[in-house]
Amino acid sequence: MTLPDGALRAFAGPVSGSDIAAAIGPGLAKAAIALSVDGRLRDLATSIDHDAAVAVITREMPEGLEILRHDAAHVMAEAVKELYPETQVTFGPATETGFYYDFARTQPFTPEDLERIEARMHEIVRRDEPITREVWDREAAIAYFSDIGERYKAEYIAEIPQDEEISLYRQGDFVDLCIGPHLPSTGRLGQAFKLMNVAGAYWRGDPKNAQLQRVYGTAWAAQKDLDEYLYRLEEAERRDHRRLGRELDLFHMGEEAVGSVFWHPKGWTLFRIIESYMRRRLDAAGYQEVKAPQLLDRSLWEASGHWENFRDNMFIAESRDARVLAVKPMNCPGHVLIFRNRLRSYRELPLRLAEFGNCHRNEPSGALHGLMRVRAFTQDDAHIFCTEDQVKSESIAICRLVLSVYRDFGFDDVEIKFADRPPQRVGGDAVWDRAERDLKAAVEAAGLPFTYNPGEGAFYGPKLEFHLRDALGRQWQCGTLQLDFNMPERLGASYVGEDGGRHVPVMLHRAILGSVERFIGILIEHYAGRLPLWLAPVQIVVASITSGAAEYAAEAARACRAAGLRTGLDIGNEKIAYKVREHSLAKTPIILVVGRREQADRSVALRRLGSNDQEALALGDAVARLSQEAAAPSAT
RNA sequence: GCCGGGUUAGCACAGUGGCAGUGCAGCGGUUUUGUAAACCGAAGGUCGGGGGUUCGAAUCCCUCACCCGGCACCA
Repeated sequence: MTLPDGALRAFAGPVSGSDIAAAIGPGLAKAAIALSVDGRLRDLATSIDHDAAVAVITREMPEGLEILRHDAAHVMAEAVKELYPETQVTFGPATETGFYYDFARTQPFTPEDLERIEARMHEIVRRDEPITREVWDREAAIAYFSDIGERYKAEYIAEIPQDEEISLYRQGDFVDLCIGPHLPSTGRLGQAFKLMNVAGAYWRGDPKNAQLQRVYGTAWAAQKDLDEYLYRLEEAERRDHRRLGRELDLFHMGEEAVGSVFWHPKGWTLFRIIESYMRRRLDAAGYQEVKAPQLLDRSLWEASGHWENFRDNMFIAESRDARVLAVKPMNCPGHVLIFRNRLRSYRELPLRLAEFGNCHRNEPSGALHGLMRVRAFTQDDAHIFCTEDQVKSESIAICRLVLSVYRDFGFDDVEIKFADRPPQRVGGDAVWDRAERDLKAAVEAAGLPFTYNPGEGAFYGPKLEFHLRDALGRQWQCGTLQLDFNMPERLGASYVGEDGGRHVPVMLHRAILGSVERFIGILIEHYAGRLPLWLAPVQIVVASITSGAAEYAAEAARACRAAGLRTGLDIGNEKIAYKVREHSLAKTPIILVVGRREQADRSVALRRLGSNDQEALALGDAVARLSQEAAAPSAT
């Protein structure tokens, strides 16, 4: 046997994983839960009768944790079958943080049921039932599961390819079809798991099938990992942008406009700061801003392909003269119309048209989620009309701009995915081949690593997706770059080339923030509401200690405002401790406290959010320093 | 859209068939305060909408809307 460190170990005859672990050391024998044989995961009890590269898997290893979680799903299924024998089991895999199992049962599981199931799971772990693998004859397995009323299992076994083994795992009285591997016994699972919630899920993910009840759980190698995970969940809840949006008085959403945002003064201030930052970056990058109509005639959407491919998501309206119009779900057709409004020369290319486009998409009600998924949003959209030769340099410039913008907002960890042709699309395969080739060449030329996201391209072209990672480690798709050989032609865009002939331009669709609304949601959660100074809607509050200092406080606030700082004034008759608390909870980055002392020597006591210290400095110095600090990044 | 759970004052929540409550915020007053909650007072409700059962409904039933968690969707 070859061990991971390259060491060789010889055994007289066939050995099991337990034998190998025991041969290496008693500590490992105890920690072992499974085995990797020539790169494939096996049960510890598997007998190996040939030379192989083996590695002992422990519960702390990623592979081990996955096995443990998969076992938690089986233990849950066993508990459910014991408590509710009429329930049918279906699938129960491990997830990123735990596991789930889909059950078929007429009666819904209640939170109380979940408590009972969890208690029974702990009991099954204490029973420490051996988990054993059995290979069954296909027909016998189908007959067995049919007999005990497990129709989903029987259906599934019948579809397993003929050349594959039908392996079953037995623990106590519970037998489940499973590829494995599994722990040697239920006791090895440990008690660091918890059932989280129950939700509906379609059998095999298809809405046409029956809806099952999916019970989610989380499981970890050790109790402290579970505690940490539960703490992370609480932290995510504290950072929830819907909650912070209300607490910080940024926006609200209501029944009167489901899926749309009512921006309050502070939230809209943030929106405008972001917008003007982007305008500055776009101006510097050679874009020209435009504004296209909200409502556009049906014939345009038919020509663009939206009517055929995107109709379900579009809001339709009618004019008095009975023309059918659609509220724009995308900005591209409008920009093409601006492009082709007059004859264009190759000398104008690349022509970069940008718009903060207000788009409406009729999302299914169940998809809506705060600012993250709305029906009305603002895209920081742009379309670049260029020649095929210019695709590469334009794409590189876009990638650089995207990454630079993300850095300015505090996101350094960005992943790029390449999404190729989707099943439903316009344009022939030859065109798609060319588009995919060019886009890939461009991202490669930009020197950026990427992974694949097959079948996820736009209906008119392949795309690059920019996914950024926030402070909690969650990924969000924001930016996108799409290469489109189809729409310019469909909408009749052309330019006069060097040769005097007409040519169809290539179009690059790109967004950086994606939806400004959603990006704000991500920012709020990333910073837990404590926005950096340049983004904070209220940057400073000047708070007086006594009414005697109110005059001077007002003067200090005026000085800040004159320097362009967004400044509030609090001369109420509360104690200073109360004011500090109020403005700290409101996540104001800077509090300038002024009392008699400060008034006397024209100074301020500067207190930063998150710090308990104050710094005394002259009013003029404070204003100078803060206005420098508050400057937006990349303001060259 | 589907499954499940919710909706009580601006916010957080209690109230399971018999007089709608608590805390915070807001409002009025007192207090003039030195870095994360001073004190007193008065007010605030179509218990999500509609329908039903009942002598009586926030409470039980039906229905619609919206919200939450997933699923599906995210072009």
